[in-house]
Amino acid sequence: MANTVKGNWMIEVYTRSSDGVWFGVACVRQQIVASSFGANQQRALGNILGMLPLNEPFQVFHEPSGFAKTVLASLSNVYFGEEVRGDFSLALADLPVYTQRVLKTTVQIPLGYVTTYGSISKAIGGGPRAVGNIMASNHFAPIVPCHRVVKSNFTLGGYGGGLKVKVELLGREKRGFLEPKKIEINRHQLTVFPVEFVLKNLA
DNA sequence: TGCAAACCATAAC
DNA sequence: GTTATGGTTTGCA
Repeated sequence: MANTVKGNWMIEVYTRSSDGVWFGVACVRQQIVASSFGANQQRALGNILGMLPLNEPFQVFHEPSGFAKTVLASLSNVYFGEEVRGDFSLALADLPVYTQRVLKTTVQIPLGYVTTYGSISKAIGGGPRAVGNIMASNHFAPIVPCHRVVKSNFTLGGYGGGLKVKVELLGREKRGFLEPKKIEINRHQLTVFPVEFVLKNLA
């Protein structure tokens, strides 16, 4: 029960802008319930509120708490193509088990690399479309880097925030890697590919 | 290239 | 329970 969101805990919502982009986070007791970003405060906030579970009380705060401040800073870091500092606990416990597996796998895609819907499904079971569906309803963008998941032919696939944004995010994550590599995901291996594989066939 | 069929966890009825 | 829905993939003309 320690991980569940449901209960008597108020969900706290915070927003903050950084270099012209607004970021938002909803959290409960140092756990992230949802995160998002948008061109203005209204969008960022709207995204967040739309993801909150119905019938759960929440409150929007003007000044970020210490924890929220850290999370918001990290969201901004990811957005602008930098490494995330520290890891945050996501409120996954109430989500379907397979959804949890997909999200936990996705967070492990390293900066500078992408993987495919099919690669993820091969690594953890299930099918590519199911993975795509879960990405489409990712409540933790961009901290769960669903923008690093693309189609098997290295075209973009989709993105909740719009494909333009997906390209921008990936464009900032170029690190000059040349070869695919395999990363260990609890007992299974996930193949990841340099983000350049995607960027080069956009022109 | 383009199209059709197989695929698979979820959400919605 | 059952059906509908994709941010897919693969095979084949």
